[in-house]
Amino acid sequence: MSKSRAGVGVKSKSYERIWAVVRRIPTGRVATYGQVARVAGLGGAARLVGYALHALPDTGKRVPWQRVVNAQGRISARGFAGAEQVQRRLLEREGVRFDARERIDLGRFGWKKG
DNA sequence: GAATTGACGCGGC
DNA sequence: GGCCGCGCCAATT
Repeated sequence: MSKSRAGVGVKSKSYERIWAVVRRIPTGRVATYGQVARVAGLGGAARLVGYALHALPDTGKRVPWQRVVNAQGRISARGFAGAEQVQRRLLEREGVRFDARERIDLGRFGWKKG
């Protein structure tokens, strides 16, 4: 495969891949958009992850989008104020700790392969 | 079909 | 530590 970018040749399957990866995130752990994009095979299309989650359909797949945060370990806004607070609360309920700046220690709660 | 937008990441200053 | 510019793919206008 000469193509370094796995995203080349892929179709609308990208969304399903993203959701599949997000669902793989274990409880009490969080993953960054870039990490999800990479594992999903989108390379560095971190924006796609955010866009896919934003367009998260009501398929009832129960995708734990709350475990997906940006590289700063922060919760991204989605135009709906309050939702961020809900997301933070969900993560705290899973054991994820936030600091005074609403940031998560990716070094501890960051999703790793092992 | 081109331009714009969209829940971002990283390198550089 | 923060701000700026570029890159990434897909959907919408």
